[in-house]
Amino acid sequence: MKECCSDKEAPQPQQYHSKTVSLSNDQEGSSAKDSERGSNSKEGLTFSSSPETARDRNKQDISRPTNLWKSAKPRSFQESSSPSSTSQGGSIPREGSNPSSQSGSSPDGVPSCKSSESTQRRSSPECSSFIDSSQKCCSIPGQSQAGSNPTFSQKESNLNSSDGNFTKSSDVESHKIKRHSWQANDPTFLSAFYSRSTYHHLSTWRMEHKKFVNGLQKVEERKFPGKQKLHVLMESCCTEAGVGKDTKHPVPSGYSLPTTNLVVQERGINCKKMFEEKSVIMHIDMDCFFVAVSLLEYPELRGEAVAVTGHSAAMRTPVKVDMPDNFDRAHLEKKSWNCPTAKSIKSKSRKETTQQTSLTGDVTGRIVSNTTEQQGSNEHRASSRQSVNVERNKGCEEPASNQEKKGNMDSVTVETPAGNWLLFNPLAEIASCSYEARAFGVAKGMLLSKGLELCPHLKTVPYDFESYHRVSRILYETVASFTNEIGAISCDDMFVDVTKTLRDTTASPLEFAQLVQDEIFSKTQCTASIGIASNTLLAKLCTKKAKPNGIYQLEEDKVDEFMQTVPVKELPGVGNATNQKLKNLGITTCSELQQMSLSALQSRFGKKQGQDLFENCRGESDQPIRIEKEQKVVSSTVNFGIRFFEKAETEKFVSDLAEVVVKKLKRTGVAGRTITVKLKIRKTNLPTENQTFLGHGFCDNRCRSNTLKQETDDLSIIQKECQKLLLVMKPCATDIRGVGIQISRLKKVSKSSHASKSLKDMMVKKEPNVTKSPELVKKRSEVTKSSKLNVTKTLQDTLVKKGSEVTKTPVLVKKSLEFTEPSKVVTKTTEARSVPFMDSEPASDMGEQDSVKSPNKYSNKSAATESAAVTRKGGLTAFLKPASMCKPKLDVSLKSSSKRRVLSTGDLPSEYRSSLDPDVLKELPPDILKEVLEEERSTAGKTTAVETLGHVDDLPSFQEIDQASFQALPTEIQGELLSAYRRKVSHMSEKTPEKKSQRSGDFRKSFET
DNA sequence: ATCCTCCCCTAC
DNA sequence: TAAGGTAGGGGAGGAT
Repeated sequence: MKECCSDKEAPQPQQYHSKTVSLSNDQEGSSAKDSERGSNSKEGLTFSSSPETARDRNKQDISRPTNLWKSAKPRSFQESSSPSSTSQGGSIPREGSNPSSQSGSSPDGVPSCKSSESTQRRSSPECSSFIDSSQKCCSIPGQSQAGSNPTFSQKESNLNSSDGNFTKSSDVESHKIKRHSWQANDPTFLSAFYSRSTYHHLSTWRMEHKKFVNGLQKVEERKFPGKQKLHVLMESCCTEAGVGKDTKHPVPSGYSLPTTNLVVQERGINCKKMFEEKSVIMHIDMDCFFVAVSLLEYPELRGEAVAVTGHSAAMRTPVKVDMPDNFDRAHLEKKSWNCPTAKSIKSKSRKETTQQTSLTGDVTGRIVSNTTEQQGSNEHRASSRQSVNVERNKGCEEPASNQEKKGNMDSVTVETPAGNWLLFNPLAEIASCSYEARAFGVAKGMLLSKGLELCPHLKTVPYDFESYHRVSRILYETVASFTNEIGAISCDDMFVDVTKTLRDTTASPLEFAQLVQDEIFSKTQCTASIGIASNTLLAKLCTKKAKPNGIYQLEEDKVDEFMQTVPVKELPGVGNATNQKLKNLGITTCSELQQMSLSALQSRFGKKQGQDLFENCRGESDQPIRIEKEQKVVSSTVNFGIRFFEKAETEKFVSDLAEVVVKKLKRTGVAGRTITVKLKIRKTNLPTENQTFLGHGFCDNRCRSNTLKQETDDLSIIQKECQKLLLVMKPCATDIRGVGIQISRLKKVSKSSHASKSLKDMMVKKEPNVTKSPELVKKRSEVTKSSKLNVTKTLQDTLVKKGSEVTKTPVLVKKSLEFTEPSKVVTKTTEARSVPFMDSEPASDMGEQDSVKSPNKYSNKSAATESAAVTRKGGLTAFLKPASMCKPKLDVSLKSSSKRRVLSTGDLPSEYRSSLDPDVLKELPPDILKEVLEEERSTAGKTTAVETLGHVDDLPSFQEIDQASFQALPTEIQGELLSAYRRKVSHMSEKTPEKKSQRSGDFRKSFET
């Protein structure tokens, strides 16, 4: 989100004139646009329709582009850590997550871990008192624990007064912490916090886009309508006038000229020559993304200085102001605010449009003199201005204490030609602002009061997360219609390797960029800027030059010159700290940085960063566009609103936060080994309350981690570990200002919680009555128990093949769940070597799909999933004799068909027919069928035979294998099986050395025959 | 030499 | 009443 960045992104000189927005003079800007619009507007496919024309074309009818993505609902944590979910173990410590029980006697309940020992060792001397006290107070007020745990009041009285870990009311007073209506101990805190956290949304979307982009590569025979369009355009351009001749798009010097005038064949040769040696990287970045999208709701504010701020600050301008009636009314009518105070303002403003109330005595902010900035387009508003004074609504008034605290920051009144503006929250932060505002020095991160100081006529609009999400998805889809070669950076920002596309379409980079730009605008009504260069570093730097709404291409031979003036702060990896270090060395530009030797840089900045700085300041970078592989960490952090009074509150919060993390883990389809708890502890010798309301202020960071023997996504285990780590850190509850939980060393659990997965699982044919060794049956039943239930009852009823011997009715499934002890399951999950985590289903979308939401849900699974697990685990049973009983089974057979495309039941290869219930398949709509089959295929492709088999001890003897079936397997699967058998042989040999040679001989003999 | 933990920095 | 999250990467220093 570079649009949020800073004032350094203030309007750039015009780079590509037809696309540059006029910043200071609205009149001129519009007339220029008007003339362009008139001459430029064309129908159909054309290169010369710039975003301006597209925008104007669409200005009259700004409709929301269709959302093409499957799940349009933005993710939030609304459902997380609600009071009702505490039965999961979130809020109220229960057996398993209770610090007192965990530190107790159940050795198999707590996964043993060496680093936990070392962690404890490090801080053991101070630890003991904390542990003792924690054992005394593991419950939250008002919740008495079963068993021997004392009640809260008892615990409080038991506390050693010298134990600073448990803050009593006197401590609270001494720390001057006030209970606030909305802070971490509020039960709705987490959900409310996450639903309003901008950065949380950004991060979530980013991961989503990365996933989307990664998924593109995996789709076979994907269609590229955008690329096709480009191809058609190139052909028509070559025979007709062509972009290069378009006088409305003269290319400034320093830019590569589109080669449109060449005939097709020549273009082909030319492009091939151009791009076979070097790559062409594009960086696409939306302009003022938040503002641009928010303004879709407020088109009348386009061209004005606008800032996006928090909800409560935004659109609050009508209070106590003289303002143009029609102007404000439009806003009031448009937005139905959730905030009751805002609603009352709205109704008041209607009632009291003509009432004069003297308010000057209330106004504590400064009055800014008239500006002439808006006299152009706002004249009509001024002429129709009506005196509007709205009495300050009672509901909006703040408690006296708060007013006192903030002093004259309470409100700010600004006088502009458009009226006197009073804002409620001058401390609100500006998340993003338009270029018109940036021209006045307004920047992202600035307080609204400061923004108003710089730009008195600054308008504010609220966040619109849903729209940001929607538009960013459209953006990615649009670019993905041209190519798969996309590197997702953020919701409004991406790299595209266009080398291949240019080669295929014979388009020039500029032509391509123009079409992409137009497509983006026509679909989102928002403008994008594009930088083109030979690597990601340069492309990104070019985008800065292209902004707003332009294209900037850097030729290879201009790189040196280009880099000379680039400030070091703009280099990737140079943030505040590095910039300051460089500043201390007297270095602010790349040309200065180029004077430093590699060794000097490495000695000061470390090996890697030194090397990067050395290369990057010369415009060199080998950073690929797609750096995302597997996700490495999953975390949740809250550093706002954290104010605890008691240790129990801290523990409860950590439990709740663990729940959020676990939901993320499950949604991501991963489990992790290392659990880290991070705390922000307020710095001593500083005022308890910092200036920022409920912010963390100056803090020390502390973290402790623990690595388990095996990956887990089990809530109770993770909660327990977090509580342990909390004990180790021994924080003073009242000093905590931030809490984070991070899970790392991730491993994929299973494909995903995708619906098709469940469908597939439910459709897998029940295992025929094949011979199983008792050990195998036992192991499988353990696997089954440790896997999680994730099935929809009705679907199960519909899809499970009737008459199958392992099918249970939903009622039976439920009953069996009720009798399983979670603690045992935990033990098995962490200990059983043969249990692949892939067998446990991640919760579908934060777990709300779970049909049984209780600790017991981890203890069993439905007949359908059981069947799937058995089939998967027991894949080898397919090769057991007699062959007549054993149709090839899911895993193995699917591998042999992994390259096929299956679209209908009629086309089903025999492998699918044997593993999926054809009756059910027939009933499915084609799209679902396709999804299921593709899911099946991809899952099969990822499961190795060894995983399928579990531990080598589970292997039946090689003689039992049906050789015909074995020979039918793909070579690589045969290889995996054989290697598993080799391991089995050596494993057995270790157990019984005397039989080693004989067994090995047997195996070889069997194999050779 | 390699791994692990803790911590810091960066980007969006 | 403002909503400072999330993931990735790397270095220092200690343990093995």
